[in-house]
Amino acid sequence: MWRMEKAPNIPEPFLKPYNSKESEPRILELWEKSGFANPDVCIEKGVTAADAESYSIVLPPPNVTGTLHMGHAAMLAIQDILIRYNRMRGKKTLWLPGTDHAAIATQSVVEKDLLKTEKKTRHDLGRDEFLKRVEAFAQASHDTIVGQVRAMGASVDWSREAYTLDEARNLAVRTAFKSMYDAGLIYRGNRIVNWDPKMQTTVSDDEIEYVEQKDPFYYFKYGPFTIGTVRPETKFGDKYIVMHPDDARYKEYKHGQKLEVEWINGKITATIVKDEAADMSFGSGVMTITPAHSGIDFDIAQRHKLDVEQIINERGILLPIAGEFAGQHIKKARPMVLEKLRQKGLLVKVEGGYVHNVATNSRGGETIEPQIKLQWFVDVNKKFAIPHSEIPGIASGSETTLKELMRRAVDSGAIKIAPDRFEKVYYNWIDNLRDWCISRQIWYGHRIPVWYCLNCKHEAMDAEVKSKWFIVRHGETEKNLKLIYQGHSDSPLTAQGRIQAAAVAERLKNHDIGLIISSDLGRCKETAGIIAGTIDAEIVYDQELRERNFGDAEGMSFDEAKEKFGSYLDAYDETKGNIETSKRLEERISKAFHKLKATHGHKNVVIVTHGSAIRLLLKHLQNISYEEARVKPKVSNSEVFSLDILKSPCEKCGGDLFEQDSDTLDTWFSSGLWTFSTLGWPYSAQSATKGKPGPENDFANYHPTDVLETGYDILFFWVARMILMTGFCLGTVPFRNVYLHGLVRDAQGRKMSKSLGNVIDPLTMIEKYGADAARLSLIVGASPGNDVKLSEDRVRGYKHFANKVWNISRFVLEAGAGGEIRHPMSNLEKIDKKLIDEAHAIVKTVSENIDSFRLDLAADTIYHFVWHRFADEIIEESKALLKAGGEAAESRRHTLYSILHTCLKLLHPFMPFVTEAVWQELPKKESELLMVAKWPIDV
RNA sequence: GCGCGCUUAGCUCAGUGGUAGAGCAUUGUCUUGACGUGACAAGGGUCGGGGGUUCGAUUCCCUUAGCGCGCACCA
Repeated sequence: MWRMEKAPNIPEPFLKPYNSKESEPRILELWEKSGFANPDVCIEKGVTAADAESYSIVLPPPNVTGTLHMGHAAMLAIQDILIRYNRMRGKKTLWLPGTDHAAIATQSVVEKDLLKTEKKTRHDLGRDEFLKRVEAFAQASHDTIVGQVRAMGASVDWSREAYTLDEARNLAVRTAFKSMYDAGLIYRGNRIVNWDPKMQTTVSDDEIEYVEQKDPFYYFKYGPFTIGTVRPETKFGDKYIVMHPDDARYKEYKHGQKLEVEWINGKITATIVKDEAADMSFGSGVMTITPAHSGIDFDIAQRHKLDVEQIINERGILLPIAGEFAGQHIKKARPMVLEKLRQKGLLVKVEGGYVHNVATNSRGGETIEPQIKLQWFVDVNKKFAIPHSEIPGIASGSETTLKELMRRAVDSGAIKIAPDRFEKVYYNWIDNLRDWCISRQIWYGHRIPVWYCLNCKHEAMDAEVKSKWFIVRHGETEKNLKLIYQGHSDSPLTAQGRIQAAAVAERLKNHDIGLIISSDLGRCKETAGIIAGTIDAEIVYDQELRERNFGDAEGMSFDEAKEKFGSYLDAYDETKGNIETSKRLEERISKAFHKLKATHGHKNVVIVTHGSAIRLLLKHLQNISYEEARVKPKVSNSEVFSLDILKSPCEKCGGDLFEQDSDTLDTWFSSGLWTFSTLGWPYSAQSATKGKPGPENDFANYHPTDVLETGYDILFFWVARMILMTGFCLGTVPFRNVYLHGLVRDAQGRKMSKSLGNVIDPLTMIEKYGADAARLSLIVGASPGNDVKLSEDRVRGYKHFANKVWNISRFVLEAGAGGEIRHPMSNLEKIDKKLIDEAHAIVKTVSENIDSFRLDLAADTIYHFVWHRFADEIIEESKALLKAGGEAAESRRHTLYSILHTCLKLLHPFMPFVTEAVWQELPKKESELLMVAKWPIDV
């Protein structure tokens, strides 16, 4: 029972059991007000010496895809322990927080929600509007995450918070991209990539998850051979028969030999290819290949310079090569193809239950279809001269590769990975690493900083945009609807046309439009007026922007005009009657455009004009033939074409009109820069001065960081890529230590997932048992690199411990030590000296354990000492002594107080809230906040 | 197929070349200057199996089984 009578010397809060819910917000406020998470403040207030050794960690940025889970909580707990411990040891300590835009993951969450709630796709909204939705979602996630990080008691320096997609990080991305491009390590090429037909984007090798699937395995007659496959629907174009050169069964066939075989859509000529990729022991030992849709087959094709033909398009639809099956989705085509082969007598047999691995996108679960596509890659094997290197074994100015850089950073000992078995895993990954595809066809992310000259297609890297010009077709008119030529005649916008115009305005309103220039025909005027209503820019009219003058054809329906004027309407430079030729229109519109650009090129401009006008203008600007322009899709109502006017003109042709690559970068490209892009690279990296305070000097003070702490599951995704990027950009390592923690699982060892309903929410645990308990439950028993099985019981257990700490403190304070630790300890009883020595021995053990990342052992040691030694034995034995009074009691009082002091400090990194709450009640304290008290190592 | 782990008390896990530890759980006792979110005490394991090195192995080596993970392959 709680004794409610007030004992002497007892601060009021101790009259009640420890209440985490009440004290945590209060303590959090104290910390945040103090600003001590910011090392500059610590120096300013004299807590840390200006020349102290630094200690830094950058927080692995949580994805803004929702809320934090227990894995994040573990990460925060571990890092906060390291940070608080080092801060208390007097180091200049920085823990830099941030969040990750997580490109595909975030976009996919928003797309799913959009489809579910509004039945719309991202294309229905358009790039700008869709991005606005994603940003709103990301912002909301960010705010939730920040709240959770704070609730955990994580002493991060919010003043330095970063986002992987903010301006500073964008500059870092562009800078890194350009220098890698200049070094020849980033290239654009047609290679086989992992294509997600649902999300319509490439996916990197590491983002693929193989899912076991059982399917029937079919054997078909292919000429004199029998071939096996799970996917007959991909085999239309198979015209190479691959067999192992040593396969005795087929030695009569020679490499390059041709033979005619009956196949799905009739006879084809097949060629024998001898290649060691064929596995003699698998199936018949003979296979046909589909190079456009299989990595291995593609490699074979490359080796032997074979034809590569696309069979399936980007949406998983069969192409014309499939004959009667063209236009079918592959999933539907399989049974049909099978049936045809059966009817042709080519099906030999079917084996059921063939187990194979199907590649899926780990970010959305859709089956991956390999495709050959023009994409951007990072070449990991290409040699380049590294200007500056601090990595042992790689000399400045020497030739190296990214792979070598990654390997050396670890095998030289510059980076130590704990637990060390992961070093082997890391090398294994490097050995199998292929070029990294970095371009994604999604919208949320860093745009690829490459512009293509409209005129000559030359690439410009990381250019500066002077202004953006948007060329817009007017909204739908009544005559558009009726398919009537308007030309210089006119008709009002339809209701739909007005909606379209308003949608354009919405899309453009964040682009700081300085001027709207419109054709002076009514439909454009009306469109421009609607746009101006939202974006508030001046409108000028220019009659040179008018539509093609269709002369006598005006007012006629398309069919009627075609009958009367036939091919003249479509011709480039021929006319009949008073119809303006396309050539004339092109000359007129382009002349007008260049004139406008000369006057208004410095501001962002919207041009509202007409379908044919836009088409011919683009033909002119893109410097393409009329024939090429004609096959491009027609310009639809309210369609927007955006062009960038660059500050420096094209190196090749001098033009200044460019189009930026529409793709975005793999999210790991920007996360790879995280350890230094957050510390001021590149803008203040050069001028940063070691020893000077302030964020502008962070790069010199805190890079390389001390520890990168994260789950072992993202060793490849992220850790390896940071090593790559830092090695290349800086010639150094991003961190000296990698500490990998295990994954948090449920009590049965299963992964926590929504569908299993076994998710334990950190906030709920904090609410019920306190942040200290939640933290400890993730630390004790969690040995490095091993998964933690978490149950609510465990968390509850540590709540009891928090209360124990509270009560020990209450007892010691009640004993009335007066708040002073006796210095020197010389006049203490012998036994008391021994007790104090014992506590110091514990400090040593705990410090060593933390230094070697054995937080589990450290926590266990303190737990055991505090509860079973200090409380159960030392305090119990002291009771009689204190009662007896005299010198011995006096000496013991000081001893108890001293040990309590030590325990609070030792416990603080692990349980910051209770310990700080107790500290606040101490009658005299060495520092206002325990957070910045001195670690007792030299007490 | 290649590689990496794990197997110790009912559960979750530490640990060490000298015949084993913690937390939780279980059982019993206890209102003693804080704490029943407590204290004291008890029960419970021949450290997966086999072999080797050693005076001695749970700890080192080999082998075997089960479980888990990573990578590659999968026509």
